[in-house]
Amino acid sequence: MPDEDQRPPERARRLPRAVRERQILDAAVRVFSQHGYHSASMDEISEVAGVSKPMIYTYLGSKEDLFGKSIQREATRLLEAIQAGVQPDLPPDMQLWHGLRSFYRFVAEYRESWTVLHRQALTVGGGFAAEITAMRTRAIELVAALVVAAGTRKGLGEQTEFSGPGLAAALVGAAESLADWALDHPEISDGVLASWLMNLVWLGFNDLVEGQVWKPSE
Amino acid sequence: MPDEDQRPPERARRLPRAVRERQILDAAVRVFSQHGYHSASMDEISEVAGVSKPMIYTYLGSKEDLFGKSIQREATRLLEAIQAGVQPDLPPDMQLWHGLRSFYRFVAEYRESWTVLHRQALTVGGGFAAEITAMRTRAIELVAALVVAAGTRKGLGEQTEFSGPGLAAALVGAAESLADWALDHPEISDGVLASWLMNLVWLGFNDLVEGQVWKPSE
DNA sequence: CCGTAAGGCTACCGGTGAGTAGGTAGCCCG
DNA sequence: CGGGCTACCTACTCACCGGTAGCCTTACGG
Repeated sequence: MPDEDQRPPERARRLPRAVRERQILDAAVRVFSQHGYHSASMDEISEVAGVSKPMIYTYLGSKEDLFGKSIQREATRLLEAIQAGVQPDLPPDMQLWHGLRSFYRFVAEYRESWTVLHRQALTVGGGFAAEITAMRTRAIELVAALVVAAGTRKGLGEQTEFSGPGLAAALVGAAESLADWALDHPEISDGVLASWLMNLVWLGFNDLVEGQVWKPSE
Repeated sequence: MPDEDQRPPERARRLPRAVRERQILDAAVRVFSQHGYHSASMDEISEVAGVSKPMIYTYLGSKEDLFGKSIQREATRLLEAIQAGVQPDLPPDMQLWHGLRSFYRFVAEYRESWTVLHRQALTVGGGFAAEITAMRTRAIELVAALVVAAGTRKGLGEQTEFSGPGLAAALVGAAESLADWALDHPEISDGVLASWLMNLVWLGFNDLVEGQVWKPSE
């Protein structure tokens, strides 16, 4: 029985607003992550979303609004994914370990979310860059707290309070960079990635705490 | 000497082409580093350079050309600055140490060069992103070579050849992230920054080589 | 002092893409 | 069955900005 009911473009489905908004946001994240904010056009987003352009404006507002809402949704996802994996009553190294694993699991699963957060969000002048930077700063401070906690545990409070923030910034950067690297090496599991970082950084940090230092020879 | 005439708008200086090109490139790097590629307008660049827009087109070509030449000049500067500080016959850790110091010295001195290379160059779809990524990959491979060299020196060739590239990616990311952090903390010297990284990463790596590993407790 | 080339400018064009006006089609309820 | 509301679209406007045509101005060699 062939399709007697002709429906030329398969459109006119009249979905509820919430569904459309999700579709539009999905499309926006995908297109923004591929082309970046400026090169992404509302026309392409509307096409990918399977929706006409005015819909985007009536539902989500201007291009900047849309980008902001995309960022916000993905950032929330990332934060929730990490928080879901971490238990705050564990020792610092175990917290870091679990946080890292959750992070790498998230990046592998939501590549586009990660791309748009990490690479594209900074390219828009104005509030978003600030917002993202603030979020990253919070992450660094969190890690710094772990580092300082581990340091004071071992009685080296003052030293780690001086270098802690810098070390935390370095560690976060290392984690991000390794995440990018891992995108091209999907065969490496999140556990391996996290353990690499732990071994690199945490062992070195432990040595530091125990008074061992590297210094230029001669 | 009666040429004490009035020169109303201070213009019409008729400088040689090479000088103008330098002025334009300087202005381009500054504007690109502030606004990014897309948001930067040729009008603003021409204004900052103290030159009219057609000059840019006759001397340096299109906007994309201009961006490419800016990137190229700054990349060359960075590479030369690092190569000037490194001696290839030293042991791996000392090479890394000197490379890092040169890098942080460069970033402190040429903030805008660093910004445009690190943050903005990726935002242009096409050849530049590839070029920059390639350059970064070269840096990672260089570091990976150092890491593997240090590993085989101690008889751990196979292990480091597996994890070396990932570790190098992490280390490069850590260095970059710490560079960004250092922009907000100019009181920290390049020596301190480099030694933080060396202590974090190199000590940890040493431990690894010597068979010590971190692993999740319980 | 004239020719010519190089330095330099003002004033415009045209494409692109964000944002909108105004209309149509399906659904619900009296 | 009709009024009205919501989902949804086509087709447009308009500003901005990359790029250029064409002209003026100074330096200098002969």
